[in-house]
Order: sequence, then structure tokens, then C-alpha cells
Amino acid sequence: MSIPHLRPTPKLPLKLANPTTPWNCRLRELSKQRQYPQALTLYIHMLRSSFSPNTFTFPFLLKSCAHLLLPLTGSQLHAHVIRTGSQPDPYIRTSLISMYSKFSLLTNARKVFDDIPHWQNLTICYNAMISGYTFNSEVMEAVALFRQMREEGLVVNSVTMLGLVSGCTVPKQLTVGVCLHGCGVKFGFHRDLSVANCLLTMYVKCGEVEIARKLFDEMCERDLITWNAMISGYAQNGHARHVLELYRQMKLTKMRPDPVTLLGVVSSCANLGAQSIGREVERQIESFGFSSNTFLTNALINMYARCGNLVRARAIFDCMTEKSVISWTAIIGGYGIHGHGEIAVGLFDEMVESGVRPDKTVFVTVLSACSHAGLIDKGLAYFDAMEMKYGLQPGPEHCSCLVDLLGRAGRLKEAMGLIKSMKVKPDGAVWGALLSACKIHKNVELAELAFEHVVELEPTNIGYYVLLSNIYSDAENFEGVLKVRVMMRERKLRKEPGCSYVEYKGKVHLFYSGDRSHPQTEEIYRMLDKLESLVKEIHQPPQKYQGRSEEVLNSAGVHSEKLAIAFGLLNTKSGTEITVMKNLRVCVDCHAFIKLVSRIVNRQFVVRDATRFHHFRDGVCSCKDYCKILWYELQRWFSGNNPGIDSLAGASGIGPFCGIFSQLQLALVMDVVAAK
DNA sequence: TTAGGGTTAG
Repeated sequence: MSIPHLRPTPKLPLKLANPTTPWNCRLRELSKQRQYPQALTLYIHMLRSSFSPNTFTFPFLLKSCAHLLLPLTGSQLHAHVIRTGSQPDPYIRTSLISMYSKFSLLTNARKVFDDIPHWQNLTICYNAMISGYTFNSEVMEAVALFRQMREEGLVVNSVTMLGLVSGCTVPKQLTVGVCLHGCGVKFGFHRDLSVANCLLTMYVKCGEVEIARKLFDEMCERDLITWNAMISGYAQNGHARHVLELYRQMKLTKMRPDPVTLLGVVSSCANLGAQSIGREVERQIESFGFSSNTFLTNALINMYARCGNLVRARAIFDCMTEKSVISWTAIIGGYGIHGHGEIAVGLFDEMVESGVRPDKTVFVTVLSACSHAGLIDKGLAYFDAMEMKYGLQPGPEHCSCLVDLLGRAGRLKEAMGLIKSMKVKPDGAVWGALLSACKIHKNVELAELAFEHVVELEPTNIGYYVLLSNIYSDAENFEGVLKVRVMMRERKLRKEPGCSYVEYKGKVHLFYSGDRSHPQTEEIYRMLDKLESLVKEIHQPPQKYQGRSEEVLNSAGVHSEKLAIAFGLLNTKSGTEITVMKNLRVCVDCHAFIKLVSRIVNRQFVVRDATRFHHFRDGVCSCKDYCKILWYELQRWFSGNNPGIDSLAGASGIGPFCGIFSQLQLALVMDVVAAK
């Protein structure tokens, strides 16, 4: 066997160093570190030092312009590109397409794309144009280009998929997204981690969290972005408990979270009212060194405010060196939901004085704070200032606040006038606010009009049917009540089950009505029995009402609120405040019960329901309107011409689904009667 | 040496 003759490799001639190279190297570094303004400054220095840019120089600069959103500088650079004859370079064309797309100048981008000679039709240019379209929500254009690409037999790569899939961000684009998923699998790109992450995000944004989770579970490799996408996906779709569970799993894999991860976790704690978990996450934020992250700080303010700890929320807010409009919104909203309208309004004025320009969202927050606190003139003034002073066109969300504000005050005509004068189409919330006002002020005629509109806009929102039914019931129009019931039955609408929960030792303890699944069930029910008898002892209704209440009491289920209260009392030390969360509104029965219990056991309770906080202390609640509802319902019940148990509804719903009359309320009404 | 992409608050 002959041994192949080995020849020495000939030495290549040394290439002369291009003088521009060091500049380009520095530009590359700056671009990598995202120091875009510095990159542009360096370019100016380069020109001043009489060094000419070459084809390698421009992509860095164009990218910098795109990121800094500087369209004028961008077009100047384009002129430089043409002057230096670099235009034909495919990389530069790609950068130009991408830059113009970021400025939403799709015509310019497309012109650059169309000028590319046929022989140079490279995948990278197609990819840039496809991403440009999806970035500007032109998904179908992107898909058309993808089709063209395949017809021309061009190579499709994972970046093509990324560009396409990232365009599907709303539920109606789900079909396109699923097709693309299939396409990706066909090409084998679904194994690419970036593509898989992108598909996961697509499903999450289209509201298909379960499909996203399936994809997540099937992935053989996961990076930080995968975890973040799933965690934020759960958080955005309101699956707060899943967020906490997934975060726990993530920590077990030793994956280090980043601010994006923690943001999802903190916002879920806010939704759940899980303050002790939130506090733990705050400690982690500090230990990871993310304390200066404004996104996280704002989320923490919101979390503490929504967990009822306004003191901590305020402390974090006061410590912030740079308060953005979002920080102000978080703290104003916090005071708003606790009913401290005056403080909320004061903070808004303080914000304006400090030079922060209000945006549409902060106006929603301050208007709703005004409405909860009955600050009518202040609210009206803010509404006017929105357009006159700040040039912000009020949207339906602002109008619904104002309708609520005027409506509560009984100024129904003005509220109706406002709706008529709206420049934008009123949405369900606007008509819904009017409907609620009609309930308070017993205006059946206007209620029917509002209902007609609201049911057309939100046919499946059960709350509005309930409202109208109660309005009819108040007016003793039983035909009307029946009409609404039939309508609900025909449309197969069912009330979402109410649940209450208490956060204890970092775990969320959830209760449904009549629930017996909790490990401490026996103790909880024993505690409730004890409380009920204590309550009866101090509030014995007069003889003539007793029989009547018994018949109703027998059919009573144990509400979730009561179970949660009993659980809290069993597991916490005396003197500590007990916080209960309720997904819907607290029912009047439980409201009365908790009030009395707070006096009997001398404890403070905080109940956060769907709309506000109730602070119970020594037999009194911070909110006043529940008493009014109760008083009215009971008065009718005792007057004898009651329409049945159905009308004795919980504040959150109507009869057959919710509150059942108990001796407790009878007792309470005696108080009310006595007070009268 | 250069392009295209995935996660972020109220």
C-alpha cells in the first residue's frame, strides 16, 4: 500500500489590512452591547477623521437607527449607502428593509426589496421583508411572500419561521399560526429552540394556554425564554396559580430567573392577593439585584396595593427615584380601590405638578377613584381636562367611569347625554354603568334601553341580565323578571361559581360554597357552627319572624366566604388581620356575618372582592352601600308582598344562584329598624 | 468584521 505523498501547503500572500477595519470592529462591539447612540457618534467621528465607510460599516449603523427610531438619520444613511455604491450588497439591503419596517415605512422597505435583482433573491432578504410585514401586523402579506419564496425554490430556514410565527398575536390569527406550526414540523424547525419558543408565545397570545402548556411539556430542551414565555403566558391569561406552580418548578431546575420571570410572578401574586408569596418574591428581587428595575418596582406597588398593604405600596413608591406615569397609576389605583378617593386625587395633582404627563390609563384610574368616592365635580373637571389640557381623546373606558360617576349621583339624564355625545362608539361597559345607575335610582324605562344596547354588545355577560332582573324585581314587575329568566335559560347562561381563598404560609387555600374538600373541613365547620350560635345569641330576632327565617335557613348552603373566614380564624393568632379574597362580589349575607363576627371575636377582616376592599372592624365595614341593599331587600321581604326567595339575592347575583336569607340578616335588619 | 428572530408593567 503506497503512502500518499504529503506536500507542504503553499503560504497565502499576506492581505493588506483595511484601514476601516478597526472602526468596524468597534462598531460591532457597540452594536452587540446595544450602545446604539454611541455607535452613531462613532460614525460621525469616523467621517470627521476622513475614513470612508464600507459595506461592513452600514449594517451596524442602520440597526442603530432602527432601534433608536430615527427615520431621518436612517434616510440620510441610505443616501450615504447609495453615494458609496454599497447599495447592491445583500446584507445592506436586508438591513435597510429591516430598518424601514421598524419605522413602519413598508413602502420604502418594499421598494428596496423589489429592487433586488432576481439572481440575488436571497433568503435573508425575504426573511427581513417577512418580519417587516409581521412587525406591522400585515400577516397575510408575510404569508404571501412565504408562498412566493417556496414557489421560487428558495431555502427556508428557522428565521423565516420565526418571522412568520411572531406575527400571529391575536386569537383570530390562530388558524394561520396552526398552519405555520404544521409547516415548521414538516421542515423540522420545531426542534429549533427559538422556533419552539416562538410557537409557544404564539399560542399564549392567541389565548390557547393549554396547547402552549402541552408544547412546553413536550419540549426536550428549555431555556430561560421558554420558562418566561410560559410564566408570562399564564400570568397574562389570568392563571395565577399556575404561574406560582411553574415558578416553583423552575427554581427546582436551578434555572436563574430574570426580571421578566419575576414580573409574571409578582403580577400573579397581585391577582391572587397572595401577599406572603409576593413578599418572598420581593426578597428574591433584592437578592438577585433587580431592585432598580422599574418594571418590577411598579408591579410590586400594584401587588401590595391589591393585597391590601397600602403602607408597603406607598413606601416602595416613595423610595423610587424616577417615578413614571405607570408608578403613579399603580399607587393612585391602590388608594382608589381602597376607597381613599381624596388621597388618590391628591396624588394625581401631585403627579402633574412634578411634571409627569398623564396618559389615558392614569385618567381611567383617577376617574374611577372619583366615582368610588363620590367626587363628582373633581371627576367632571378631570374628564374635561383630558381633551382640553392634554389633548387626550376620551375613550369608552373613560366615558364608562363618568357615566358611573354621574349615574351614582342620580344625574341619569346627564349620563345619557354624555353617551349620546360620545365621539367613539359606546361599549358594553358604558351601557352597563348606566344600567347599574338605573338599579340604584330605580329607573326601569332607561334600564330597558341600556339593557338593549348592552346585551347586543356583550350577549354572554351574565351580570347585566342579573342587574335587569333585579331592577324588575325592585319595581315588582314580575313579568319582567320572568322574561329575563327565560332569556337566560334560552341562552344557556350560568353564573360562574363563587370562590373565596385565604393565603396561609405561602399556600393558597381555596373554598367553594358547601366545599368539604379542605383537610381541615371538620374543624372549619365546627368553628362555623360556633360562630353562628354566638351570632344568634347576641342577635335574636323577634318571635314573629323566627319561623319564617327557619324555612329559608334550612336550604342554605355554606358560602365560600364563611369557610374562608373560619379557616383564617383557625389558623392565625389573635390580633392578626385576616384577609380573604373573593372572585365575585361578596354576598350580603356573608357581609353581615363577617361584620358581626368581627365584633364577637374582636378581629379585623379584610375582604377583597371583584370590585373593592371591605375592611371589617368591631362590627362595622368600611363600605356603606351594602347596608343600603340589605335594608331595601329586607324591608320588602317583611312587607309581605315579596316575590320569593329569589329577590333576596346576594349583592353579587340573583336568587337561585346566590345568597340565602339567614337569621343573621333578620337580626341585622332589626338593628336597622331600630336605628330608623 | 456584515442580515433576519423568540419573553416585559397599569
